[in-house]
Amino acid sequence: MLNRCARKGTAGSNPAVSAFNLDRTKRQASACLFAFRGPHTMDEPIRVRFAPSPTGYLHIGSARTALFNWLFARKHGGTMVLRIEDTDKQRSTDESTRSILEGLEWIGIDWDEGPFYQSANVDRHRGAVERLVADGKAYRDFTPRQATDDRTVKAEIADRARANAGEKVRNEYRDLDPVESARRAEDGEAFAVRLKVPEQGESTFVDTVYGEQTVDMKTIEDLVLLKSDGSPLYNLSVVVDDIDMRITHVIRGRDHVSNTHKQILIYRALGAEPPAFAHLPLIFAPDRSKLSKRKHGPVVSLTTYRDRGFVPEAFRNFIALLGWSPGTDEEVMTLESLVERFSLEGINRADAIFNFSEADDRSWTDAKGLWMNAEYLSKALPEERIADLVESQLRSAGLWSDEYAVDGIRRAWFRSTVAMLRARARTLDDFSIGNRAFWADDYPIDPKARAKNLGDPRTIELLCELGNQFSALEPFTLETAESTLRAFADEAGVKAGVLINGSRTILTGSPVGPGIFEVMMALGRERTSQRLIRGPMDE
RNA sequence: GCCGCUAUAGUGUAACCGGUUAACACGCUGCCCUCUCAAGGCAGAGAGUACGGGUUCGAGCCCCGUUAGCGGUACCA
Repeated sequence: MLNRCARKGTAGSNPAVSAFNLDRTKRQASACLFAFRGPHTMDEPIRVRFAPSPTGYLHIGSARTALFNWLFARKHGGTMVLRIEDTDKQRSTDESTRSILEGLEWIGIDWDEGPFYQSANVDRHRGAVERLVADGKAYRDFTPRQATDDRTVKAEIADRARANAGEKVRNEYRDLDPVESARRAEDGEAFAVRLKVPEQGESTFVDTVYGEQTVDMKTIEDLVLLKSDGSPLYNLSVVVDDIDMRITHVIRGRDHVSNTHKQILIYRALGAEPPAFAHLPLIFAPDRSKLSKRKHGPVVSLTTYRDRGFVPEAFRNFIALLGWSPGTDEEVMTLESLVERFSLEGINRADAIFNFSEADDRSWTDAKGLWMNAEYLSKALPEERIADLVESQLRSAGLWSDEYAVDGIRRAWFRSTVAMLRARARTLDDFSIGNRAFWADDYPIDPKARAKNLGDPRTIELLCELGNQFSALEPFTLETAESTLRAFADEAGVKAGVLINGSRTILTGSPVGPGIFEVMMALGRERTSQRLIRGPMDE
């Protein structure tokens, strides 16, 4: 299937091509004779693009495609272009565009040119079609348009193909006399424009990820370039824009591989050299179906992660590992390291599964993603960054105090409390929800913790008394608090653990958390003793 | 139906030119810490590389076939 004879020869000295091909030495396909090698000349810089269609929020798969394009551009000093493919006016919305832009910004992907809106280029697209017709490379098809029902297209395609027994049907207008064709158009007869696909031979290109791709021309029908209402179709628009924007490398989902053959035909018909192509494996849901907004809901949307306390660095790191690996055991990597290590060679060909379970709230999204987030929160990020993230988290939860921002004792307290809490944090929500008791006096008490640790009324009485002792304790330190509690437990004839767990429940409302004396120090003597004296709040 | 792609523990990925008992991480289980834990430490289970042939002294890596999944097959993008 693959052989290695070809690679050194094809890479040549072209920097753009080299960057692309050398990445993939081990998988470089053979058949260099017939494969195009990209349009690059010696000095042509790398230009990539991310081209989402604004029909919804930014999807995990799209975010990954954007990321890979971005990493590739950054690694090779190339240019990243953002193009919004809004030609489908029915489905495109400004809101989606905004949401996509926001998503990219959140995850830290920027672009050097754009955003360009594809709808602004329809004249160019039509112009290209006119040229193709004039050159005899495309023709007018006067067949009346058949209504297509979006729901059943898949089934219809299969049925039609079956009916044709896999044979390509020759369009009756393909060889219509050009004069006759022009006359009928003049007369106002509606027509679509189709590309004249060669009837013989094969279409071949070398995909940087998947290797040589060959298909018989017979399997490609004369594709429509322009609808009968005059609007250009996707494959045409993409090619015209990519030519205009001088895109050198197209990195996108592998659901486009068969489009690639068609697009290359268009490039050639237009007299342009196609760029290099690298297709990415898809991302599936646990049931092995394509991850989709409609079917799987918010779990596929980037904004969900932002809203549920993910750190963008962590999420970016996590999706970078979906279908790509640096080839080493490294997993937690800085952006710089990601850029440095990224290569198309490291892209896997098998589709990746994004694991999550709607049933279990603790694994509402992929466990590894959650783990990655916890890694960033607890260790990978510098203290400064964590402080900023927690600040905005607390602000939106209405728990922020401006005293934390100015130099002084409150700020120091804020920083040390965050440092204590980050070890156990999985999401930013843990700071505002799970650890509310550190920022506010009204916090809920976990019913299970209450039942387990405060079930005995005597415990509550003892804790109240302990609170009194704490209020007079001087100094109030880790050591004195611990010895006081332990001595008090001895006197009362209960195990220290009973008072410790009871304290934690009253002080934080939670059954888990940092060591109790650290918690007490963070809360300070006042709040510690008052909360113990007051006892558990009623809900 | 036709065309194409893919196949390594539950998941994400390793395994240089074929060469020890197929590695790492997540998750899972257990133990320890005993002041809890969703934290930390330690240990463990879990694949013989989809299946069947072939080549070879030797195959997860090469060849052939089968199966399954997926993508495409549209006047959608």
